Amino acid sequence: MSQGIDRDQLQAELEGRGIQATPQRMRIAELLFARDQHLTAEQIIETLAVEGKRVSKATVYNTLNLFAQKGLLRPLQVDPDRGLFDSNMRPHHHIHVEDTGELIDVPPDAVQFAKLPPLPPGTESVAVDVVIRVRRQGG
Amino acid sequence: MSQGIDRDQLQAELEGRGIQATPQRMRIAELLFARDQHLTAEQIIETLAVEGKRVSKATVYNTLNLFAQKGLLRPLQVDPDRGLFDSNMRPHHHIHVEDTGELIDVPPDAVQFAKLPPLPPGTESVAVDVVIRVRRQGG
DNA sequence: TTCCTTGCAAAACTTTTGCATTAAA
DNA sequence: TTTAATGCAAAAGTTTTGCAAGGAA
Repeated sequence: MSQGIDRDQLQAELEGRGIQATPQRMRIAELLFARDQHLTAEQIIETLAVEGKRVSKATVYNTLNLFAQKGLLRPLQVDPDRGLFDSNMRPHHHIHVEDTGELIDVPPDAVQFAKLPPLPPGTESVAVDVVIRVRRQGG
Repeated sequence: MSQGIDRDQLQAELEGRGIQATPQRMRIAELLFARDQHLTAEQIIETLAVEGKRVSKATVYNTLNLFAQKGLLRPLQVDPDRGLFDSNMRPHHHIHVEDTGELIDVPPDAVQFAKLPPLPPGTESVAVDVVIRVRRQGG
């Protein structure tokens, strides 16, 4: 009943990107990359605390920012109150259920474009993010 | 050289939505709806202050939230540090220039879908928001 | 008079920073 | 031994709230 994560592979992944695989960073990475998910910094701090793996707030934020900068995580701005980090770096989209705040992943091939606008001169596309905002019917 | 806004029409718009058209709210509305734009609360406070129309921080936030709730404004989460309010309620999309933070409007017909995913059962679509993230070439 | 709005200051939150301590290369 | 990471507390920044005073219905 392990979390289904290969520790050695994870460590190699971090080090391959020039990230020192400290115990704290490994704990955070194991939690994040157990599956595709969207987590807040606070959720990570609390989950680790419950598991008895205390990591300081500063280190969690430092680590999340570091992971994002190194291309392991994608910061999301959906919740107006706090930032989310998406552990799924493959291209994909989202459905946002406004009533509950729930954020559902949409596989990339479920959205196809017939037309996209020209980009501003001198710029190149990084990604096209689609958020389908929904609410409960008759809400 | 007026801002091209019809004060009476604006007042009618507010009152039609059950919003009391106080002087402060009118000042904020005139600024916001002069044209399609994305503004932060701080920008509004500062712009009004420069024009000699002081409105307290609390009132600006109250008013923006009220306008958003009444369907006059759309809150945007693009900048990780602060919220934006979009004075253009017509459906449209955005290009986000990551280097500069600039947010460019894209007319709705410039984006067309060949395919969209099924919605979760019991939900209805509110909007489909597309953000095209770009960066300066070779940045 | 009664309800709603405003303004100020303080509070609540999230995220960042300074700095001493500890661990890793 | 030199550099990098951690933890704590404090700071910084945005948004909200409590409450007294003022204005509108």
